[in-house]
Amino acid sequence: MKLFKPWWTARGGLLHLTLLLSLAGLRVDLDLYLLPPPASLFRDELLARGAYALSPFAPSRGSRELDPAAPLEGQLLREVRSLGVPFIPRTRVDAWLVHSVATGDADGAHGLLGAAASSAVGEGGSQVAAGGDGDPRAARDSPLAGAEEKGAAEPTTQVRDAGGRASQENEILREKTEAVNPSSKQEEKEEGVSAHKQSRQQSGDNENKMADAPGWEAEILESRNESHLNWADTSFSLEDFFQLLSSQPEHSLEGISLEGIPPFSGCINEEVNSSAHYSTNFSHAVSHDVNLHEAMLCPNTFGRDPVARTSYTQEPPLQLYSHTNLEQALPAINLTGFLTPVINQMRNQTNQDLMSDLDTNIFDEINPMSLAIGGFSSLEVFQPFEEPDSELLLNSSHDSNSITKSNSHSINYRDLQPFSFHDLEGAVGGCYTEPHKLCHMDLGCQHVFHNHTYHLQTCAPEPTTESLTWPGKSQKTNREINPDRDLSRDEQRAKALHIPFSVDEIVRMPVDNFNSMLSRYYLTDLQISLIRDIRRRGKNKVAAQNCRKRKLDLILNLEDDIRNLQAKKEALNRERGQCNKAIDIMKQKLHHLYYDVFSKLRDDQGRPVNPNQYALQCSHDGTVLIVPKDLVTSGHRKEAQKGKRKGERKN
DNA sequence: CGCGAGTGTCATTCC
DNA sequence: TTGGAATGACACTCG
Repeated sequence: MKLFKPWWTARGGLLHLTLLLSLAGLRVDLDLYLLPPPASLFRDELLARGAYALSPFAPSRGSRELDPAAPLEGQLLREVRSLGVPFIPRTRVDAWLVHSVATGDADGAHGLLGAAASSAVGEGGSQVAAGGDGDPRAARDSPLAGAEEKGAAEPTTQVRDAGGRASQENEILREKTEAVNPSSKQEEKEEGVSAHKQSRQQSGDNENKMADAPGWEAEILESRNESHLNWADTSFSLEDFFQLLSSQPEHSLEGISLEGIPPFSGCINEEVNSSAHYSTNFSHAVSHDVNLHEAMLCPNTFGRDPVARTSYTQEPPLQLYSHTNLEQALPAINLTGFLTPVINQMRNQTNQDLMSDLDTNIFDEINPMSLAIGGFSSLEVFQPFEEPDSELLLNSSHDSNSITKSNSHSINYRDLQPFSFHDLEGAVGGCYTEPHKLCHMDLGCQHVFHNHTYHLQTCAPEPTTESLTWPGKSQKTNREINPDRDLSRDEQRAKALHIPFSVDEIVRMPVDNFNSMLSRYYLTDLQISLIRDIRRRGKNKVAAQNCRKRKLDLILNLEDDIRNLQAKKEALNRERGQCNKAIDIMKQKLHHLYYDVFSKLRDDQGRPVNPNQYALQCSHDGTVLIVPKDLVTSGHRKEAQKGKRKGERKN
């Protein structure tokens, strides 16, 4: 297997890798589409057009996987896997095989999916196979491309061979898969296995032989002028493809013309599209020997590598259709995380210089794209696709050698929260929250890249159902079991059920946005119930905190009041003491004045008046009379008696 | 080990 | 009717 010039495009959250492969003497245009799900918008469309879900985690809502036991599908699956499609077995990417068979007609509608394929492919890939004018902007205007701008499209794997029994082939495959007859299925299975063995043996031989044919690539170019098997007008089914795969002689490409295959287009600069540049660039493509894996791991270093760089100085830089708008640009895609397993797998499988032609421009694109994600390290961004949790949750049909485990990093989980409910009833397949989708909510985009409380510890085991049991008395046990101590219980539950929103978001979101959010995503009843519980508990938690704060404030205020009243009481007591002292002083003064007055009084005979026998009495007109005390006391008694009588009369 | 403060949660009431 | 605030009660954690 030879890998020719690959290139990346990225647009509207869609990551598109176009590979030109030669496989067992056949040219295969392989378009890999990676998207951050939710891909729900296009799942139905793809389903309606017969696309196959390659992802083992996506067999929901009517989609189905390719049946490895079915001869054609199994073979197809194995072949695609053998091509190094890394995300099929291990990740939650909702990988789709749009098994289009390119007719090569110039109108861009071709393949098993017909026009759907071309539209689903969007830019770049469809044009490569279609022999279009090479203008990527044309494909960008396709229906799906337009929808991709909205941020929802299917990660699509498209394998093209030549020919055009598209929908027919599709129907055949579908019927075979959906056949209920176990015996016939078993026969198909056996046939498929044997056929596969044959094809693998043959293709392996072919690969080895191709490796021994250094001038082989040039023959591709030369064969452009031959038309024994013209991509443009040859009907070529998928079965034909695999038949060829298992039977093509070593130099079968002599019989294959590349005529009708458009020049590399889409993301390559316009000048490349000219026929003159076509062969030149193609030659360049096959002559490069680039270790993509290392380059991916150290893109900057690679970019400075003069040896590697010189090969590409003639190449126009690849055009990256990345949007500067963060709402649309690659929210959850990491080229490094994605490509690393690709390279590893290709290395493992071929031991050839499969990656002999990889443009450094790829890496030039990757970094800005990773940067465009806005603070995510590239490895972090893709981490959810391979997080350990998924392995626990998913009944993996993993190929043991399919993927090299990528580095584990703690990630900002919120924006990349896996949306795969494969492990739940009514699972909807691998989906990822679209940050830009969230941006459409009133929350605003500022929430998207916030740091949130999902501190994933990659070695942390997935919360089991035990940890999903309600807290209460098992709380302590859960804490001991679960090393994810940073996560609250609700966060752990949300993580376990792959709730695509953060707890904080769920709690703080206005009720209208909350309801619209629930209706906008495919959520199971369990998830909705959990989300509502999380919201209720979160609200109540805040309410309890406020309540306690108020209570505390109330207590503090009461304590202040007590202190103030005590201080006021003390002040009043002091004031009363001062008043009593003043009264005593006044009494003393009055006493002294009284005796002073009597000492100066004389009776008719000139003798001093005895104050013990007489008293001073003030009349109403202000005159002062000297009255004997007996009269004063009797007068007081009479007045008192009068007062008593008056009171008795009133009663 | 007991205690108290702090916290989360549930049930209930009220708006 | 629904969402949510308020709050008492209970259980749990932690120092």
